[in-house]
Amino acid sequence: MTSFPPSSDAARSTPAAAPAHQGAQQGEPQWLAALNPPQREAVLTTQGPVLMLAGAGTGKTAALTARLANLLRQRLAWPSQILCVTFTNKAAREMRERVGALIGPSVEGMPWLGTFHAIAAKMLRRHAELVGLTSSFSILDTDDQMRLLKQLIQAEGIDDKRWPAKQLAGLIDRWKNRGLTPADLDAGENEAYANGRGAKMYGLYQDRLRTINACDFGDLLLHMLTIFRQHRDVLESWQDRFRYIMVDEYQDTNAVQYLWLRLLAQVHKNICVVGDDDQSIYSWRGAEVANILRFEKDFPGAAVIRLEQNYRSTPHILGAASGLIEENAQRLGKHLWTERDGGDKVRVIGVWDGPEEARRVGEEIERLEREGCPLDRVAILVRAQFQTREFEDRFIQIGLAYRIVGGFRFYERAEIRDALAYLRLVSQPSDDLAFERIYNTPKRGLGDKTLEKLHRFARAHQVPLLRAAYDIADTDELPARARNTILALVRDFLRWRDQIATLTPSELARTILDESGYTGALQAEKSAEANARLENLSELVRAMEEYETLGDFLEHVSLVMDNEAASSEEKVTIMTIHAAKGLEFDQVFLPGWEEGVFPSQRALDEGGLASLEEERRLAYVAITRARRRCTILHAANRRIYGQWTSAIPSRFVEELPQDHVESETTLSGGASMWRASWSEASDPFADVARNHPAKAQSRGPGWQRAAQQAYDAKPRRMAENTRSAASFASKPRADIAIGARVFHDKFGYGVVQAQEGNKLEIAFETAGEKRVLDSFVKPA
DNA sequence: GTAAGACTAGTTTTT
DNA sequence: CTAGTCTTAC
Repeated sequence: MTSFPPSSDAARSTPAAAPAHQGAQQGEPQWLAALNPPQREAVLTTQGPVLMLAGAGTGKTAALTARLANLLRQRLAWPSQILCVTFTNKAAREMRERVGALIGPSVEGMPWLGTFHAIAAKMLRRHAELVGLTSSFSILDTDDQMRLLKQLIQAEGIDDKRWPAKQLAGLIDRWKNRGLTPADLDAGENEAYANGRGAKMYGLYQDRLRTINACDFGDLLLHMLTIFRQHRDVLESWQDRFRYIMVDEYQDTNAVQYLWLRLLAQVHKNICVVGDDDQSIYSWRGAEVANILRFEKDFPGAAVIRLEQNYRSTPHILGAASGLIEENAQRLGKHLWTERDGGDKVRVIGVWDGPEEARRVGEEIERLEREGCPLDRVAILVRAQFQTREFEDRFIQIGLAYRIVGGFRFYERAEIRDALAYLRLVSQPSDDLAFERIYNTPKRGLGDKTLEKLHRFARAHQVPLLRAAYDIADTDELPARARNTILALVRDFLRWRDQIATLTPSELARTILDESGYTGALQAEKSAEANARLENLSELVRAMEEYETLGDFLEHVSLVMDNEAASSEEKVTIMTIHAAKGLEFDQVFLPGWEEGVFPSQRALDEGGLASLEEERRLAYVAITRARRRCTILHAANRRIYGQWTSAIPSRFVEELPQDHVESETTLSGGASMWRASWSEASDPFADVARNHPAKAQSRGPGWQRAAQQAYDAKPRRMAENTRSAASFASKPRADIAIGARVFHDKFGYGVVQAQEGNKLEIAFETAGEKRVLDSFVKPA
């Protein structure tokens, strides 16, 4: 455990990873010998329940992987008899790779290593008919789900302004996470939507899903749970199969996942869960820390193993993080320690405002770069997505390479969804949502009127829309033109459906995209955006080449395919703390540690103490991502929703143990000034805008203005320095206009899309759309 | 059937 | 402030 290659802690190789298969004959394999005592115990305690409490950076993945490898090596079970669940595809993939490195290709035969959802889907395909589906059911994404709910809400005559689909979707999701079917809802839950129509809407939604032979994500687990409960024989066969069960990130399991696991583990009781209550940051999406807290009660006699030796961070980073998390009451308690010594204290920097914060971080990173630190070892971790903007703006100005993680995933793009809708409909003609999505995409001149008639016809005859489209052509319901268009479309589908057997999935996709006119329409557009879409589509077709059947592919795309933009270029990573869980970086910057931002106001308002503790765990996760140095920043002024607001440093800043922290402020008066001037509740100017350009002309009584000016005397110079370059010279350059081709040192050639003052929006040929200052480009 | 204008909400996110 | 959705007018 001495080498620290970049990026992810799961990617950090065990010392044993390289010379793996030295064989059982010569005694212990090296990968086992290299573990520390508790890790080793976790690996060798194969029988009975095991709770592994693994603090941040303690080699949890190494232990889990070794455990899996050991089970196989000892022949305690066949690969197909081990259930190994993770939350994300990434974690599953890494586990598979690492076990593969340890024991060779027999992992290939581990069919039950995967995410909860992927595994549940695989099971559900075998038993679909028990919940009224067929094994080719579609898996809906949130977009489909929302459209379906909107239709139902409208049909029920509910005011969707007052009771938005989004809210109902949220409720249904929460119910499913808790393992509740429509019949299980009590009066209180029922009241939660549209004055007591919650259960009814939930029921209607489930009915509708069944008729279009579809599932949402929550159903995958809930349906399996229902099946387990209602069909003993099915449950028993699965219980019997899984001799060993392993669960990663157990603190993130929700109620259904918990119940599902508990049922499955009932027979062999060889369940090993790994988690860290201090890193539970997903309660808002149904995770229940209680699951890990009560594991010993659920599985009496469980071995509890604590991994506390940290291999990632310096003592100061660890000390700061530990001190902070100790403020939480609800925890099992762990004491992280490290053999490393030295290293810098955690820095806390106070700045005037958001732009200065970004500027400061930019400077620090440029310095690191000069010192030879690769940019991909540097990360900026934020509480909320909106904070990324400030950094993006600044980094564009100074030409610092960055990447923002999060946002749209590959399969969330419109063109990919359209393509998938075609494929779904081919494979599953009753998928009405897919039909609605594509029946007029590309434009065929079919509108709402036609769709409405189709719907009416379909309902009257109890058939799916595609079938209705076919049948309606025999009637005079539609005008000749629409009738012909729609008949042609249905014929296309019939033809494509015949080709499923003869073409490979990717050939079929190409054919469909071609013959439907989809690619044609995009080619006709000739815009940069259309080109990007075409490119995405070819990528999709390329990705499909790996799959044998269309069904395989569709399963993967909805459950497994994620969009890790594997850019080899060295870039600073900007992402949310949530997204950073499980990763590590040499240098970590944590901006925005202000009351209201972090901890977030909303968490404070809505969830009380429990939420505050979760925010604190989030802070703990953030700090423990750092290997070498961690820099926390807070600004005195921040613009939120266009309003300048003054802010006081986060309570978390004060909770950091002093011995592990060094403070610095760019405001005059030193660190003490912060407390003196901002944290007093009685500060008469607490809500007065302080000397910011945006509010230079303060109103209010004269005495207040005078006092404010006195107060402002020193910070003013700061504030002027920190104004972004953009606000000085904002005259547009005469030699550049919209449509002009320009050259940028970092991004290369591009075409100007928009010009606003001295800011340009440019579609670069390779780098995509960016906002840049005109002083950084020259006409090409 | 599309385009511009009004309106509104506005943490964290995986599957 | 701003992006995304919904409405309304051609």
